[in-house]
Amino acid sequence: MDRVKKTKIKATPRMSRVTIIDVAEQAGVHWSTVSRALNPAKRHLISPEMIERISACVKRLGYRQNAMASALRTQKTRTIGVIVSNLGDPIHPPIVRAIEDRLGEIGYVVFVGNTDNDSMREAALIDRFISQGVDGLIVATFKLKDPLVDKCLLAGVPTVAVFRDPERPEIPSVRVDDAEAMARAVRHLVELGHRKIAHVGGPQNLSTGRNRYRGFRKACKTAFGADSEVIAKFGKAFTVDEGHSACGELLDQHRAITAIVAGNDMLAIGCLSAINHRGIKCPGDISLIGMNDMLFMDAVYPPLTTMHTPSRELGLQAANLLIDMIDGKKIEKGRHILASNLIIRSSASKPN
Amino acid sequence: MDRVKKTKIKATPRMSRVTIIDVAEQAGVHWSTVSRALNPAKRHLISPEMIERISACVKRLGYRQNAMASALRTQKTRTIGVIVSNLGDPIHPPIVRAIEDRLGEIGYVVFVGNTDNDSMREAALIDRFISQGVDGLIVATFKLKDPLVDKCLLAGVPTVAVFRDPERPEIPSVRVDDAEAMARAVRHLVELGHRKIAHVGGPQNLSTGRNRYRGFRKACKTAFGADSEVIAKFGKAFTVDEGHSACGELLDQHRAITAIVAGNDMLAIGCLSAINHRGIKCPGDISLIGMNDMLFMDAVYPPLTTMHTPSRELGLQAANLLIDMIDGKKIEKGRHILASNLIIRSSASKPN
DNA sequence: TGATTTCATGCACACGTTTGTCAACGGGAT
DNA sequence: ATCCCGTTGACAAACGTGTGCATGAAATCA
Repeated sequence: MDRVKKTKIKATPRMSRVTIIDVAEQAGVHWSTVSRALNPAKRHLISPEMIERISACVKRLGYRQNAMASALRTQKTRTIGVIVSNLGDPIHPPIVRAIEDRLGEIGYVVFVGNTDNDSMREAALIDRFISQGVDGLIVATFKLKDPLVDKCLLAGVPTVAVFRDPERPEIPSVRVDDAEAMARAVRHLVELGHRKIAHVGGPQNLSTGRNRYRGFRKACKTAFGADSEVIAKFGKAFTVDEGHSACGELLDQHRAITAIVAGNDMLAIGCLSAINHRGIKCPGDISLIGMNDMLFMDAVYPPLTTMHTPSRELGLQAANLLIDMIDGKKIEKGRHILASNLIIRSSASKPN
Repeated sequence: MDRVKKTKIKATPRMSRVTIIDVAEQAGVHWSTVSRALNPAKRHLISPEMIERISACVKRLGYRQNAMASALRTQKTRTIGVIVSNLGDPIHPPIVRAIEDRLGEIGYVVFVGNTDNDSMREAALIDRFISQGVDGLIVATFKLKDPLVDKCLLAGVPTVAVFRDPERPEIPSVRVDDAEAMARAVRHLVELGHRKIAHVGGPQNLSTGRNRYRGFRKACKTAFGADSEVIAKFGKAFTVDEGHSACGELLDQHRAITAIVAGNDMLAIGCLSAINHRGIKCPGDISLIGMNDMLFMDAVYPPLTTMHTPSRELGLQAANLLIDMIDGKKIEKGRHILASNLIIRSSASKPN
């Protein structure tokens, strides 16, 4: 009734939804009591029968806490932001899914945004998320030494990098051992008998692109000697198209190669298309290994031998890390590196 | 300084970020002036040079509007919620992506949540989104006549159904013409010469599952006569596994069939696996048509003939519809139905 | 029974905005 | 000089919660 009196006239047509004051009125108590009864952390201050009564009113009126008001008061939104380059890239959905699962089970709700690897867009997105008051950020788009990390740091928002690692010690990251993954792929090919192995890689300003290339390079040097030639082409992005054209150039310029290690499965699919396009055979004429083991890589032709990335686990660990940061627990600020293992299918075989 | 005085002691260590009051102080004006200067709709009330001065202070201090406070005041969060069954299902990411693109360009930010088709989880998610004060909801998980629609209606949250249609006149939906898509697939097979065609469908309590089956059924009746037998098996979900087992049963029980129309590509991939598993050939022994044309369906073996679903367009139209609803424009409350067209690849050929 | 502790609840302020209302000011017309 | 009007800027009241502190009642103890 307090509220009703205060409105200028009764003209205000009760547009607002039911508030804590309404249920207090129903229950015949002060709303602060309702607030406490509804807050698990303060519930112990209230008598059980009162809690019961209030709960009944809550249910009857269909009361829902106003998260904005609560957030304004507590400075916590129970909201986190997830930033990916492109949800349409099959590597991301499982990560986002895992994050949402983990965070959802403790009452968080997640924003997602795409950047298309555009720094402007990424900066704007971070700003918007911070403005929304997210309690934390999980970012899969940081470039190496990305200055955007500062924006998060400056705002004091707990941030963890996932998948791509900006390699900035101020924030933790969760990723796969990219270099070792590529090295493993190379070793597999070497074991099969290949001696001319090329790399179709991704952008070198990304940890994924760079580390994978480095792993490839190192494994080649180890296998073929320090002054052996390292054959590689880089796409401007991890896309099928870029894989197709990079592989095309490779095939034209180096006729002797018998195997390709692609920087990821998208590039690998592009390689496959370039290979087919030229009428040569995989794995007959040329072997191919991808990375990530995206969905359906077992159904393509030929079924793709690839390095499996535990994407769900990436998301899970990133989420757990973030939760700990938000809760103020001391956490390992370093690199959290997961293993990627070889999935042998049919796209890589002995050279003929 | 007002604020400083009011804090109990100066003990409060400036934990809060920079507020509108700080910039007002810097600019030497009242904060209401700052608010207006920053609000495009009210900016005309302020002199250009003042706007300039204020903007400078904003930039200098790195002020970011507190969305919670703003939302609390205006009852608008510029936030919308998107609900899907499973982001891991390749049909969803493009839809979500399109929604985020469209809404993002006008300053909205989107929540996403997964339900795994669990009504409890879905209800909880809707509650949580509403509690967060979303300005609108785009839901891809409604079942036929889903009572959860009422929850949204009751809360007065603009809601549009996408992909799956609850077929409730109170809310608009945008989807593909599922029945016609299946019919088109059947006609294609009939034209190729098939006479024994079966359906591997999805759950019949979903518009997608039911309409596709109906379209299949009707087309068969049209082609083979009203009292021809309609052969169909239904999976409990649109998954590869369900497709595999349903197709297995089909193959065991009906040896004469020469073609299968799957309810979607996931089921189709499952069918493919069941077919391969039995050592029969696709399309040699049995033709297969999927639906949706998910990513990589051109790279599987055999390249899948399928009905293309314009998923991006689905998301775009849903977003546009929602924007109009939020803006209070009168909109078409009915069904918005997009066409799905046949993509001919290699999994369907003449029967031998 | 009176003093003291414990417990449940009420009070009021603060969180950071937006916005209706109004005062102040300056210029132009009479 | 007076009056009026238009332009700017200031004020204060919400929006719905959380929470430290005060209060009152009941319970405990001497």
